[in-house]
Amino acid sequence: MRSPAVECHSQLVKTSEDPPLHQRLGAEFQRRIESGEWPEGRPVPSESQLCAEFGTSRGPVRQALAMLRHEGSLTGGRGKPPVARRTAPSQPFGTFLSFTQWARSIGREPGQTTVEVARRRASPGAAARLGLAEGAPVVELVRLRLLDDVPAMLERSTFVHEVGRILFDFDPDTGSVYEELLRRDVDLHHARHTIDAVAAEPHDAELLRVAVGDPLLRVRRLTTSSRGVPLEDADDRYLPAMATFTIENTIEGRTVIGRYRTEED
Amino acid sequence: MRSPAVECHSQLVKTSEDPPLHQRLGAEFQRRIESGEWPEGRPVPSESQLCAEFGTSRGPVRQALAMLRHEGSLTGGRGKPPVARRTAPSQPFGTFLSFTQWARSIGREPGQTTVEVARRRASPGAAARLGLAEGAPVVELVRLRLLDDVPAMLERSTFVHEVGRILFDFDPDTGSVYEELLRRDVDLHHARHTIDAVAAEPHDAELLRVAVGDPLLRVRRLTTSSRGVPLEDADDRYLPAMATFTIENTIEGRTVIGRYRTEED
DNA sequence: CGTCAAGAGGTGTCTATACAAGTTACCGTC
DNA sequence: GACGGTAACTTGTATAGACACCTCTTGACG
Repeated sequence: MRSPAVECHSQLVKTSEDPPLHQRLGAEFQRRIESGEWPEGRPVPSESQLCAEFGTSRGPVRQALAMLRHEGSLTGGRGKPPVARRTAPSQPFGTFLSFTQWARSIGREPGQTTVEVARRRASPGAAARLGLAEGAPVVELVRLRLLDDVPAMLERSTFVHEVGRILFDFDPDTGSVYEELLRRDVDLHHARHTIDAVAAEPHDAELLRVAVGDPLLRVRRLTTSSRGVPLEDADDRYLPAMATFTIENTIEGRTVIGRYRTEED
Repeated sequence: MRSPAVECHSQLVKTSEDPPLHQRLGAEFQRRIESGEWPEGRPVPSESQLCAEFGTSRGPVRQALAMLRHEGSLTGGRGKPPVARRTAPSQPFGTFLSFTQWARSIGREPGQTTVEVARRRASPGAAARLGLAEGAPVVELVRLRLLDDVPAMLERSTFVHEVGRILFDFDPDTGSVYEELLRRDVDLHHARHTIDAVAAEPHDAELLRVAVGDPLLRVRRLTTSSRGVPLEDADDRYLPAMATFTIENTIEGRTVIGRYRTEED
């Protein structure tokens, strides 16, 4: 079994044997676009040229190109050689989920002061969204999130007990809860964010240092496991002057999202 | 030429000859998932069964399945037969862009009263976003949008003159501006939406029938052509009680977006 | 000098085959 | 009855070839 290698053609990547060919090709092509080796707006080598360069058949090459095309890094069509296009990448899951990762990604220093972390019985609304019986034990975490030491967002999270109990072993003032949960192999996989606007309630106003009734950007978030089991129900209220959300979409169906610091006018 | 048909194998779809096979298969598979013919959570027929049913090779079948997998309607992996999963589909470009299409898609009757449509010189901000010289001629459209005859959103759009002049041939009270622009072959291709919250100004408050200072959900939109030329700069202000935006994302990078009517609590 | 036709080269689509790698079910053994 | 191994089936990956359709260039012709 397992004749150790073929070790002939294929000239560039082929570091180990592990990742499948079309993935290696995709990564290599993406590198070439991002590095400018394939300049933006200029046609990239044809499929047959790429086949020749890497010593493969058309299948893997087309699979890799299709991946990039789906991400919007390549355009082109029948008869026309594909053209490279640098695009603002969608914020990856972690950055979009984690305030800490987001703040760092825009070059700001995240901070937080924990208002409370408590084990209590689920409120009717949270219980319904989390799929729990009313009154089931949950862990609630309320934190004021800071951007360069300025209040930016008030976060109210409700975790199912199995996940929330991890928080008692962890000081929520020191860093990212999400990174800690992922380190503990919690299966955070899917999140649904619902965005609207609310008026600041007295408690919000006091912590965010605004007047009662001032508009806040609210993001309610339901985070679930890969099997669809709800793990967290959150209500984040942002100062509109500190953060905005963006959605970009095209007629072809590509969609990218991002969260950005509000640019001063 | 054009030997009229082959009319042998392939039993179900095959209406005409126009759309390519893998697209027909993809549409058929999607229909089966949405109709419940392939129940959610249950494994769907194997690739070889599908090949036999439609009399094709594995290529098109796999291409169709890959499409659905990318949209999140199918899960599965090596060795495991794929499993159907109904998901809230991402709103297509048109529905996300057009208030009229959106309203119809949620079963409400859209309406509008045009506050003004005017040709004037671009304001500094709009000129900068549209890439025009300050003072260049533009067309401004202000409409109050209704959902079942109730005010829901105040729309302020600024169109570059070349696009905006179409509006003078068209009564914005009668229907969708976007559908009209698309009919006129305007190349609306890409849109960037920036979401935040603002307090209602006196003019907003009067038209939307709320108090001055009440929170509104603001969506600023820059629509561009497929070559990146800005065509429209808009500022939509929603009553938070009437609409919310949702973003769903997963750790694998899939993202879908939607705009929904706020559910009553 | 403009216009149309032919050709070369490109991608899109489809078929057929082969093997690798994972999952599941079954069956014999202990 | 529990355990382990095998066999069948599934999807993932890759190759090779064929043809349709589109684009762009080139060259001949008017």
